[in-house]
Order: sequence, then structure tokens, then C-alpha cells
Amino acid sequence: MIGRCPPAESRSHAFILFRRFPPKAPMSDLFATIRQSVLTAVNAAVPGLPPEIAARVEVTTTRDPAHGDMATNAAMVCAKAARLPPAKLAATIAEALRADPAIAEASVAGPGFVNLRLDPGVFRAIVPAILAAGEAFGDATTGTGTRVNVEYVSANPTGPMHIGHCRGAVVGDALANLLAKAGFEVVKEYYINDAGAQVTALAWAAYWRYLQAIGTPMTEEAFAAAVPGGLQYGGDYLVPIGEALARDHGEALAGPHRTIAEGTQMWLDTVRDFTIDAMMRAIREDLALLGVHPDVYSSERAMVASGAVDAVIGKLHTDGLIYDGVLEPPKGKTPDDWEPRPQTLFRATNFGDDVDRPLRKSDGSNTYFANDIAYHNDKISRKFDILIDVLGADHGGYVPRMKAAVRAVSHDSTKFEAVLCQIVHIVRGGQPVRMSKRAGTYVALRDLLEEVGRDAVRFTMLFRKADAQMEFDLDQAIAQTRENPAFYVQYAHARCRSVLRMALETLPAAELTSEALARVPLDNLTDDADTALLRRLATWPRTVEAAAIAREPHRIAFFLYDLAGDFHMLWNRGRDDSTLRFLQAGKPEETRARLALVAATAIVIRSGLRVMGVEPVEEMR
RNA sequence: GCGCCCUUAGCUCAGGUGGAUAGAGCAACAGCCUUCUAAGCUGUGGGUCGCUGGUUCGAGUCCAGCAGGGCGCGCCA
Repeated sequence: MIGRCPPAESRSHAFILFRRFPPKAPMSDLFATIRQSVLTAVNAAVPGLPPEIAARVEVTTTRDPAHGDMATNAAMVCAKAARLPPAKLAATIAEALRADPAIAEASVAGPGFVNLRLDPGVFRAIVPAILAAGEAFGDATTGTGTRVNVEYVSANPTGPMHIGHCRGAVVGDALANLLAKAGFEVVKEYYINDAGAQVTALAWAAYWRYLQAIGTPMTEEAFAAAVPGGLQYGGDYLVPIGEALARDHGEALAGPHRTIAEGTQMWLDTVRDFTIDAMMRAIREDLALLGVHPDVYSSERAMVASGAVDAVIGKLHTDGLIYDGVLEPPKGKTPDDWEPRPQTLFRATNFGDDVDRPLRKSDGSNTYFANDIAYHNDKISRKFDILIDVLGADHGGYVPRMKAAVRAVSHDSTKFEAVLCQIVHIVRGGQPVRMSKRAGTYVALRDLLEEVGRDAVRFTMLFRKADAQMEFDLDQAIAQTRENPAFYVQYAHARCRSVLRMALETLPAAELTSEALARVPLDNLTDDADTALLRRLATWPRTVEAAAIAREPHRIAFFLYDLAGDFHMLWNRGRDDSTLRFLQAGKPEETRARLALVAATAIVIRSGLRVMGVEPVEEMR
């Protein structure tokens, strides 16, 4: 039904519909393992414990290492069902857990926590597990068997990409990667809004440049006065398109008298097609520079032409969800030109929206919403379980009606979710960098990438919650210091790789493969900094899972920042205490143990950066 | 007027869906560079989590109200 443009550049993966990571390695989440032990103990202490209560049992890290390695709320959660005071139940659970060889110590604390200290070997075992699984370590099965479509960017093809598009592009891309790592079958999709009045205005603007190119210039004012809607896209980027039109068509598009009204229909389609193609090429290039490569491009115009919109409206009509009616004006804010008007309406209120929503404009054409229903219906027909739209926060009011539409069209079989991205304010040295669409001084994505670099752009965009406003400090994004999280994390990876390279000078390569390092005894990893790093590595699988469930890729960025901090800390400890250095002259056994930890750290950093679409660099220059 | 999002250290922001004494970076203060990479490191100070109530063993987190900021509110996308 929908037109899918072939990718501009031939990339093999553009045709891979589903991204999958290798199958999950067994027993990757230490917390899940320990939680099982806790549940076993709880079920023994409280026979017949309802499953919904057991589901609330958590095993978490402790905030304070003095409390042990992990803590569980089991006794407090189950106390009521057990008809026991939390402390007493906790004591019973703790007693049972002491029998577990993985648990070195179990004690009752506070209002009924059970604090657990694990056998040190349990944490160390995370290292060979990582080395064996490689970057697949942390893959989850949360999404196994669930098909997700992530639609993002979806900019109007009316100009090059600018900073306003960037956050959604990066967040959507990373979210899709994250969901894939959590086991979902994911399609990345770009919806080309090439059907509305915007692209007609674009065609007019390109035509203006065309007239200039063939030597019939009109002033901006004269042209704006002569065309419907005025000149909406005055940016220079259309100059080459006007020139290209002139090359291809000579003066044929201008008509004998070269007036605007003359022969409009003749050239409008030609110019529009040509311009949209050129814009989409530019957008794809910009996206590629940002590291974004959608699997599927869907064209709104092709979809409309296919009759899909009328079809879906017909379907809704059959279901009794369409009627002609008159909407009330919004209370407290009646537009000046308000007049009651019968419209074709969709019963969105049947599905939780505030008001029913119009599907046709007064001129009989479809609203954007009508087209979007058809588009989402197309996605539904492609058998997704979940549709996720990554949208700008200014589309927040649009979400309930889209949710209603997806419920209606899919008969509740498909879930619709929206991830909203707030505005990004660009600042330099604390001063805002002003942007104005009218003046054409939007910060172009390409300029931003040139100045800051792809990795720093992506990392910075992901180093905040998507729905929080963000200040993007250009100086900070370029800085080669800890202030710049992209640098800080990449530097940690580069340090890992650097140590491993250097190790090759004293140890045979065969002893430094993942397989060889996975067999090394790790008993000498006893420093607090070692332990902190091991503990952090152990939380990677649950971080992935929780971030995927919450649809929050920024958690990956924060995890990596913390992990890098742990690694740098350990590195720096080697300055004061030479026995903590990774390369120990004359002590190959200890060196290999430390290198195993380093190699595991590098793998997890790489795996996290991969989700974010940031390059794990081998060295810093 | 209504709806959604937001309000956490001087600044920029986390806070894993209700857990223990609320964290990080920057800035400030005090120390530290002959070193596997000082592109820094260690330590200290810094808080009525906007305000007021409520729910319960327990609230930054959930609920209600209020104040302040952002976004949206029929034929824009």
C-alpha cells in the first residue's frame, strides 16, 4: 500500500527488516539469579504466597556498601500476607539464604530489609561471563516475540535538517537499538510528510528560485504577494534546486508570459516532485552523517494516492465511529474566526480522547490526522505489536487522538506509545545561540555535526531524559574533559584498549584472547575500586532491561558515564598503589587477571556505545 | 478556561516505577603532577526535593489543592 523509497545509498542493512542481536547468553543477570534464591526462601517461609505479591519482591544494589552488596524488600512486601512482623519474617528469610553458597552473609536491617553480602567469587564470575558473551552480554529476553515499529524524525521534506530534528532522531535511533538489545524485533521507520500544503509551498519557493535561475527574477515581496500563502521557504538551500530545474527544463516551466498564474498546474507537480526528491536526498545525507539509517521510508503522498486514507475512513465508518457533527469551541479560548461548522468526525472520545476529531477540511481534503490514521493502519497491517512514535513535545496534544485511532483501527490489538522530546536550547559559553525559522538562521544539523562531531552530538542528546528541556552547550560538547560525557566514556574505552595493546609487548597474544582471559583466576581483584567496577558491570543487564521497558535510552548514557567513572577511578588508584596497575612487571598471573577485568569493561562500554550509536574509539589523539 | 509535561545543591542534571543518611559534573575551598595517558587526581563544604495537606511500616517518587515555567487546545503538520 505504502510507497517505500529505496535507500539513496545502497546499504545492505537497509533491507534487513528486523534487527536482532545474538541469542541471550544464559545467566547473565546476577540480580535475577539472586532474586530467584530470595523467592525460594520466601516461598518456603510463607506457603501459599500469592504470586502478585511475590512479583513485588525486588533485589537491588545497596546505596551504601556498608549495607552489603544487595538488599531485598521481600520481608516488608510479604509481611502482611505472612501475618508476621517484617523483622521476624526477614530473620527467617535471612536464615534460609545463608545456606546459599553464593551468599556469604545475610542480615536484617532497618524496617525489615535483608542485606546480602555475596561471595566475592560471584561478582568476579561476571568477568568470564562477559568475556564469553562478548557484546551480547546484557541482551535481554524482555521483548522476545514482540514486534515494535519505532517511527522517528519524520521531518517535512521542506528543508535541510536542523537542530530541532536532531534530538528526536538520536533518541528514536537509540531507543530502537535499545529495544533490539532487549529482544524486541524492531523496525526503524521514517515517515515522509510529503503530502500537505507545506510541500506545495515548498514547490512555490523552488519555483521562485527557478525564475531567478532562468533570468526572470522577482523580488521576494512581489513573489510572496503573487502566490497563495506567500513565500514560506526563502532559504538559500533552494537556489541550487532552481538552477537544476533550469538546467533540466530550460524555460519550459515558465510559460510564454512568465506570470505566476500562467500554467501553474503544468509545472507545479514537476517542481514539487523534483524538489522533494532533492530534499529527501539531503535529509538522508544529513541522517547518515548523524549515523541514522532507517529501515523503512514511508511516503505520505504515495499512501494517499493509493486510496488507503479513504479505505481506513470507510472501515471506521462501518464500525460506526464516523459521524457528521459540529464541535463546541474550546472553552475559555474561542478563536476570533470561530463559526460552527459541520465536519466529518472520528469518535475519539469512545477511546479516551477529550473531543472527537475532524477528518476532513472544509475544502473536502483530508486532515493530517486522517492521513496519519491511514499510515498507522498501514503499520498495524504489517503486524506490529507496538507502534512507538518519537515526537516533539509540541505534539503532545496529538497523542491521545492517535492512541484512540490505533485502538479503534486495530480493535485494541496494537499498542500505541509516544516518546516526547523537549526543545533543545543551544548555548555557547552560557549565552543562548538564537534560532529563528523566519530568518532562516536555524542551526543546521550539518553545521552542528561539523563543529561538535557525531559522537558528541549523539551522546549529549542522550545524556538527558527525553522529556526534559535541555541546554546543549557547544563549548562543553567540544571539551576534552570530564565535563564532556562523550569524551569521558570514549576515553575510558580507549584506555582499556591501550592497556590491552601494551600488554601484547610482554605477553603472548594467545594468552590475551577473550577465551584465554575467561579462564584466568581472579582472586587478586580485591581492592574497593575493583569491587566497585565489578558491581557496576553486574548491573548492566538489568540496566538494559529497565531502560527498554521504560523506553528511556538516556539511562544507557548515564550507566556508561558511571562505569567510565569506576574505571578511571581504578586507573588512578594505580598511581598511588603500584600493585593496582594493570600491567605488573614479572607477574603474568596477576596481570592477566587485571587484563580480564579491563577487557570485560571494554566490552560492556562498547556494547553500550553501540546502543547509543556512538563510536567506541581505540585511542584518543 | 481546560489538558499534558516540568520545578531536586550557586549552575546543568540524575534519582533503576514506594525503600535505609537524596547523588554526579561544573563552580567554590584545601591538598596533589619525575608515574601503565595529569586530556588530571584526592578530600571538604554546599539541600525545607516549589508550597500545603493526604494515602502507609516508609514519599523526591503515588493522590488532591495551590504557586511558578513550558507545550497544546476545529479545516498546521
